[in-house]
Amino acid sequence: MRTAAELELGVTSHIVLGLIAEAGEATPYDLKSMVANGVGDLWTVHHAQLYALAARLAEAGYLREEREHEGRRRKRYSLTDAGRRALESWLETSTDEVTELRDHALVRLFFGADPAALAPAQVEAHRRRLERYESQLRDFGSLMPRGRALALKAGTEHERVWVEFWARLASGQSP
Amino acid sequence: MRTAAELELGVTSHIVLGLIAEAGEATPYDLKSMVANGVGDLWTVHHAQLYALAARLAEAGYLREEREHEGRRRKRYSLTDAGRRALESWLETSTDEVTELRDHALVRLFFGADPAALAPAQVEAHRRRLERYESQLRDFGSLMPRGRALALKAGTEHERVWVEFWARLASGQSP
DNA sequence: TGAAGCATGTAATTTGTTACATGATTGG
DNA sequence: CCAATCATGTAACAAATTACATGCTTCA
Repeated sequence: MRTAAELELGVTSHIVLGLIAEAGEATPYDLKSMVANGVGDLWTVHHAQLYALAARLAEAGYLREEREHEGRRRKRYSLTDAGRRALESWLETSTDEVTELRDHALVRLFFGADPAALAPAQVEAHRRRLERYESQLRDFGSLMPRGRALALKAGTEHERVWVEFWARLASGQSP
Repeated sequence: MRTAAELELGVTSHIVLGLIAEAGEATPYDLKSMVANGVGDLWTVHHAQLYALAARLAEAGYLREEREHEGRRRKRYSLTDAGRRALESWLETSTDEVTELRDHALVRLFFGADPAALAPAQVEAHRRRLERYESQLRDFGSLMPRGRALALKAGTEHERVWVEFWARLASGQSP
């Protein structure tokens, strides 16, 4: 068994730690719903990943694993001290990493795809997402933790840029 | 050997096809430089991946593989008809996929990190990148293919949003 | 009561990442 | 000519994605 110090944790692992910290304890399935609930918009985590990841984190000493007694005897996970420390130190460290756009439609554009062919679906999709973010923010913004609201705020701003970008292309305007 | 029709190609594969289409032919190492030259900002592709990927695409019939005769006898790849068709049909199809932000600093924020701790490095990093994009656009914008310029344009707009976002947080302003 | 669908999970496969290694070139 | 650096590549490992299962509810 690897000790906690040896295993380098990626973003996804920290997401799991973060979610469990909030919930107190959770089964992988719970995690799945929690992801769907918010972070999922920021960073995709497939549900199948969560089982493996939680097991790995437990093995490495970041999570405590216990089996339920009723029903399916599912595994519930909670943070160990090491887990809490790992999460906290992650939250405290700054990063100058800058993520690439990683946008499917934009890569196509890059390689010469016709903007007019891509734009309508993109405008549509981004507009929808923008609306979702805005309404979440409007309806629950004041209730959610600040970080969450900030992330949503960032989300809306980027979506607005996308909508404008593709809308311009849809209407045949230059850059 | 799998036939071309069976293998589902991801974005990274299409990037390889796109780059080879431009160059006519290329070794995996050439691809590496080409990636560094532009798409890399949009979508990371590690150089180690390129060897495996090119081999896989050749095996699947999308690329023709021939060995150089001099020196290291490296493998050079060029598009087959199937490869060209795959690339073209990819370029022609629209997508309503909307990529998540996938931003390291933002996930931290989401989980409660202190904005003031993250903001300075982020402002710095995004500002640098913004400047790079802007100067590329200014200096070569009119020379590059339209799609490339558009991608850069999108990049600068997003970077601007990031800079403003983090700058506000750095100065302690609310959302 | 049985069909639909959500809850819950495992396994296989594919991709991406890191680490390492060696050959070639070149400025000092 | 030698140390540094770039070119070139392979192998091992970790993570993500897809596919497939099966149990549990629920409501027609």
